[in-house]
Formats: sequence, C-alpha cells, structure tokens
Amino acid sequence: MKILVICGPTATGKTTLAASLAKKLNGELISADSRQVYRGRDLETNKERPASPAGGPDVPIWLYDVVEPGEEFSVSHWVKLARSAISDIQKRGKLPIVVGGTGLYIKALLRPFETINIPPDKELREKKLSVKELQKMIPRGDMNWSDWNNPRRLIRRIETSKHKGLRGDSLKALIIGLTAPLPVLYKRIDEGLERRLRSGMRVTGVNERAIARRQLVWFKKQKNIHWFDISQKGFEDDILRLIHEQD
RNA sequence: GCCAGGAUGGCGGAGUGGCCAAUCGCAACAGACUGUAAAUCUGUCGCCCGUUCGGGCUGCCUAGGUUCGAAUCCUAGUCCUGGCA
Repeated sequence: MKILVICGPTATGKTTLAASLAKKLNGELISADSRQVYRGRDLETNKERPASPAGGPDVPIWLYDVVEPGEEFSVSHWVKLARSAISDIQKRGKLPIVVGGTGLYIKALLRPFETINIPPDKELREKKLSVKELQKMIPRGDMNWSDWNNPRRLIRRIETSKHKGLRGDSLKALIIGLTAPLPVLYKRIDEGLERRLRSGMRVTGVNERAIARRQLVWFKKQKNIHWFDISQKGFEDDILRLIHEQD
C-alpha cells in the first residue's frame, strides 16, 4: 500500500483514527479539508493536532494553515500541495495518510480531471453577471439541470469551454470511509459542537448536521471506499485487518 | 385594574374579505456536483388517495356570529407583550 485515505462525514473521528494508524504504520497525515487550509480559526474548523503518547513526537499533519483567510484557494491548489506532500513523505520512507471530509479534494487527488487546472476568468467574474445573462452564454442543454440557476457553475462552464484541459496521473490508494447511522452522527456532532463552544469557539451559524448529510450524499456515490460503521464495536480492528490484507 | 398591541403550518414571520394549503427565511427530507465544495445549486415540505394532470379532507388561539364567501369583519372567552396604575 502506497497511500491510505480516511474519509467520511464530519464527527466520525477520522483524525483520531488516522493518528493512531500513523503511529502503527509509521505514517504522516495530510488534511483533506477545504477549510483547514486557512490559517486560524482552529476550533471553528475543528483542527485537531493529535500528539503521540508520553513524550513522543507529535504526528505530523500537512496542509493545515497553508494560506491566509481570503486568499485564493481551490481544489487545484490543494491537489498540488497534497501531491508534493505525498512525495515528500514517501521519500522519507513513511506512509502518507490522507484524512478529511472534502470529497472533491480526495477524488481530484486520486483521479485528476481535465479541467482542474483551467484558471478562472477574472474579467468574467468581475462582471458579476446575472444568472440570466450567464445562461445566454451557454449552449442549450449543455448544463446539468440542477445547475442551471447556479451562477458559480455557469461561470465555470464558460471558463472551461474556452480552454483545453489536461488530465494528470491517477494515484492508487486504499480508501477507508467512516460513517454512522444519522442519529448517532447527529449526537456526535452536537457533542463536539458543545465541547468546542466551551473551549471558546465563536458561534458560526454553520449547520454541521446539514454538512454531514451532504458529505454522505457525495461519498455514497464514490466507488472503492471500504466503509466502516463507527458505532459497531471493534471497527478499528477490522480496519487494521483490511490494511494488512492489502500489503 | 385600565389602555394599547398581539395570537398563522416544527420555528421565525408575511398576508388584513374571494387570486390562500396560505409569499418568504430557517429547520427537516431527497438530490446535483469536475478551480470558492463546511461552497454553490435543484426538488419536496398540512393529511389522504391517484403516476403527470388531478381529487378529497382538515386548517391561521377557542366558541359563536355576519357574509354567496373569513386567516382576514363582529361578539365573548383564554393566553402573551408594551404603557398607565
């Protein structure tokens, strides 16, 4: 196994599991989270920094705090950073463990799509055209129906139609998904939220339950994920067993 | 105690005689997704039946009333809020 991926919705203990696997397998973590890349707001973005037991060195986590809030960032940036982190880790003979809930990032890392590096059209974006105006610039039927009123996607569609993309190499990885029945997930989310609020987290108004649901919708469709229900006892052992089978 | 205002679907909040099963926001539920992805967007959202179209029932605090017709007007009651005591 060259790369290990731990994915799934929020509040499933991905980072905790990843850290414990890192110790067992001599690995380092790479955060696959679209918000943790921004500096600061550790509690709000739920950045965990797991330490090794009793005096050992902390488990290294890559891709926390790599840009300032407000700076331009996207899947494309993330994939580049993640790729270079992976090769750095592998060069030192260690196992890269990608851990996070941003499904698009993980998918793009393992299987880059052609349009990923087509840059935004600043001029077009500045114009702040209305949805109607944008729609006029797109051929009929050349758009996913549920995105027809989505300005971001409309803009992107126009941008990608002007350039030819280039597909990068795929990476092979063992993908582990953590999940739980919705009520369990909700309970864990609420508890985590409460804990962070007590630690001084600012109220964000972000609906973490809804986010978890959206993450589940995304991941459910992805192939090649080995799912584990964290509400089942002994799932960690099952995961270790799976990992050892792969080697 | 008096005066004024208010009670609307899970919540907030429109509507002040027919166009109302009731704008909208949130929550909920189901999805989409290829450079902002914890983002952005789509659909559903009183109950029952029928696939679309539709049909039936209940409904805007409670009880009466006016009216062809009421969430909307009138009367009484209950509760809440603000002002005066």
